[in-house]
This record gives sequence, structure tokens and C-alpha cells, in this order.
Amino acid sequence: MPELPEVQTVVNTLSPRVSGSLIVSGTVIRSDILTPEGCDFIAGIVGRRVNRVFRRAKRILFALDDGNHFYIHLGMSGRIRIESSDAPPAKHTHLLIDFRTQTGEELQVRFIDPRRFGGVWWVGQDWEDPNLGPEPLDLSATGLAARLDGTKRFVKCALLDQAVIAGLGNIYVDEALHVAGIHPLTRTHRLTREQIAALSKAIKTVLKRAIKHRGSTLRDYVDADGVTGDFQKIHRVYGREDQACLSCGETIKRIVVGGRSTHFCRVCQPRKPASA
DNA sequence: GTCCATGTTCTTTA
DNA sequence: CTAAAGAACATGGA
Repeated sequence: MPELPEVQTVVNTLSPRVSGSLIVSGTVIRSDILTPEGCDFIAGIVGRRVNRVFRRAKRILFALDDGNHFYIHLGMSGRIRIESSDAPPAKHTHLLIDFRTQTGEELQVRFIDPRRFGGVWWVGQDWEDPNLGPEPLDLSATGLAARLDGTKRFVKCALLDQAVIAGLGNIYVDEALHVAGIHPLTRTHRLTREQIAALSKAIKTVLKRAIKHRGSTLRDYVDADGVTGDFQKIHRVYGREDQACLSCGETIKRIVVGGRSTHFCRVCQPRKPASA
């Protein structure tokens, strides 16, 4: 479910309820979702107040009032829900955190993840990860060019690599490449300056629009309040194999690149840049 | 039963 | 060395 826009949407729904709230108790239902394994996560969080909740890449970070941090990564199927502690927990609920807000309201944050590719990481003071690339919304065209320089990878693969640029996933890479008019199998060193400028702009446009639409709900993604996104309704290529391109009418193709489904229009995204 | 899935990481191959 | 390909992780839906 979660790429940058979905994770940002979860943060946007979580933050107003959880920022400033006190953690009164917590329960780890499945301890194998915790990293480092065997850490006393509950002891680290109970009695702490959450200073802020924020997103970095696809991670949801919680900054505690003692300077420590933890983050939740949703993996493929993870969800976070704010619910009352008396509501029966959904199947595959792995973690419960009970909060008291500054207005005295009691609420429970739940981490649910059937496939368990996601999890919870206790990271202490130092929450930034040197292996993560820059945030797409803060990255200039020149910056992106520098990140793509010195490699001959397929642009699709490079953009999925979180060390190159952090937060894009399979949906938004396909969508951004279509908006930029770039074929997914283009080698990064073959991208022209103009193409990189278009790509940089397309990434930002697509992500901002997707956040405005509260992300894409393909199967069961919902935000912390249980609300679905609707950006999937305006996907231009992702999940549209064999349908007409919304720009030119050509049939959308699906190929496999780097083991991932890749959707594109071969007219709007020619292998070679359109010659003048 | 089959194939596929919004992610990441490790191993193998070239 | 780089990078591509494949598998692995675990569950559920079509």
C-alpha cells in the first residue's frame, strides 16, 4: 500500500491526534515485527510524550520527548489505525500503543500487517539513515541529475532504488515516467538534460497530486482514520494494461523490469527522445 | 491449484 | 567492480 503519498497521508491523519499526546501503555502482540529484535520497545515508549510525527522516505517517524525515536514502515500490506481500545482488533494486529491526548482523550494506535514485510524500528536519537537518498519533493533537477549520474541502469530501476531517491515506489515511478514522456528502459546515462528536467518536474507534480488525493487505494490501503485514497482513479498508466492511453489512445503496455510490473505508453514514452 | 500484489534485502549471475 | 535477475520473506485476493 504505501509509497510516499500514502505514508504522508497516514502521517497527516496521525499527527493531529498523536503529536503532544502521552503514551500510557503499549502491547507488542508479535515481537518479530520489532527491530532490533528483543529490544524493550515498550519500556522505551511508555511515559513518554510524542513531540512530533513525521515522514522520511516511506517511514513514519515518532519523535519522543526524551530525544529517542522509533519508526513504522508499512511494507506492502501494513496499515495504521486509530481506534478505541475497546474495539476488537483486526486480524494481523501486531502492536498497540495507548495514548492520552492533551485534551484527555484516550485513543489507541494499532499497527496491522498481514504480510509482515513492514515493522517497527527503535532507532534512538539518530533517526536519519545515511543509506536513504534525498526526499523527492526537495530535490532539484540538478540534484536529480547528480543522483543519476555515473550509472547505466534502467531509469525505472534507478528511481525505485531508495538510495538514489527515497519514497518512490512502483506506482509513482510508472506515473512519473509517463508524465515525463520517458521510456522505463531508458539507461540513465542516456537521459538528456531536458528529460531529467521533465522527470524532476513530473515526480513532484505526480507526488503532490497524489498527496492531495490522499494516496492510491488499490486493495485495502486506508489512512489512520480508515479513509481510502482516490488517486488510483486518475492513474494514467499504473494498472491500466491493455487500456487506452489517456494522452494519445495507444494501448498501455505492461512489461517486467527489475522483477516489477512496469506500465507505459510506447507512443508517449518512446525509447529515443523525440527529435526536433 | 495458479498468478499477482503499493517493499526490501540477500544471493546468484553476467 | 557494477548491475541485472531471481529468490526470499508471508498472506490473501482474483
